[in-house]
Amino acid sequence: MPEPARKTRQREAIRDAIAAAKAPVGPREILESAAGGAQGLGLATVYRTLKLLVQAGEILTVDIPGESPRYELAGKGHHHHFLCKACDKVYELDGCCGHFDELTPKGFEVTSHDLTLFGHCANCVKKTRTSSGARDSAPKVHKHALKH
Amino acid sequence: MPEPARKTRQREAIRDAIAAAKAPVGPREILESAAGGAQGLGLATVYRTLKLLVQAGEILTVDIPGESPRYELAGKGHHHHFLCKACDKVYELDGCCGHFDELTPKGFEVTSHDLTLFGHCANCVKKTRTSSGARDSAPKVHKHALKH
DNA sequence: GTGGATGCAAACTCTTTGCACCTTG
DNA sequence: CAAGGTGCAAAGAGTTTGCATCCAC
Repeated sequence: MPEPARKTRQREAIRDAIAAAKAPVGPREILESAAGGAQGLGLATVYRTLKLLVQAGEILTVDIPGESPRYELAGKGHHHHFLCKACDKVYELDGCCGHFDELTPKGFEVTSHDLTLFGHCANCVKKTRTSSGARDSAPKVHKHALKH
Repeated sequence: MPEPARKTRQREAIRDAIAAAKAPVGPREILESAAGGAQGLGLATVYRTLKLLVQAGEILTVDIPGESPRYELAGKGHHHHFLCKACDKVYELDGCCGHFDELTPKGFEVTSHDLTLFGHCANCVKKTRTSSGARDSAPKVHKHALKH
């Protein structure tokens, strides 16, 4: 049987990078931010470690429609996320309006759910109002997202 | 100025394929299902047309965490989706528990949201209960999803 | 006839995997 | 020193783009 999880420089660095971030981070950012703790760190290792940490329940996948996955520390309690369409930043939201069972067809069993709010964060709302009546600062085109 | 949208065999076929589907469909499925109306149809055309239709507001992107995007006809009214973790099928849910503003920090403006429910559909619940006490029929591993 | 639309293949991004080498316990 | 971990490069899946050809208007 596979004795689980060895403790290595790179794993520490990756976990730390995620813990240090104030918002969910993607593999690329993790690589860069963890480079300090582990020079020569490879992207493949980041992915492998992320998979391990998710399976171990230490981190959670934050999957926002139209974006590639980010990761955050587990154990912060149930919450959801807000994506600012202007600056592309992700914010954590407290709480959850969770009576979804009402929406669920008979015979179905709901085991989990995922909620994301989109809009403009306080910063961007302010900016938009100050700088001329300009609409959305930029059209914001996502590479893979055909999202409207 | 670009006179918008020409009417072609392939566009008809693609729109029809989406309209005919009872659940949101992905580019690959659309290609196959639209092949009847347009032989020789290329995947690139499907993608290009999807982008057009989304921009035109005729279809919507259905982005389910851990899955690649699917598309559905617009104009069905506000609703969300349910993904069965056992059979991987997507179902439409009526309604929406929509008082998200309570969760939103001051100064933020919410313009849209996205909700997905996960669990087991009636069919799969039945199967699980009938065939031995077996848990989830299969561990269900998604290619890209590190999701737990 | 002309500009938009299409097909094909090449290019890109994100993620996973194979393999030889290194490291932890 | 053995099993597991790492780096690099190659392989894959999904999506986009360049370009020559085609076709709707």
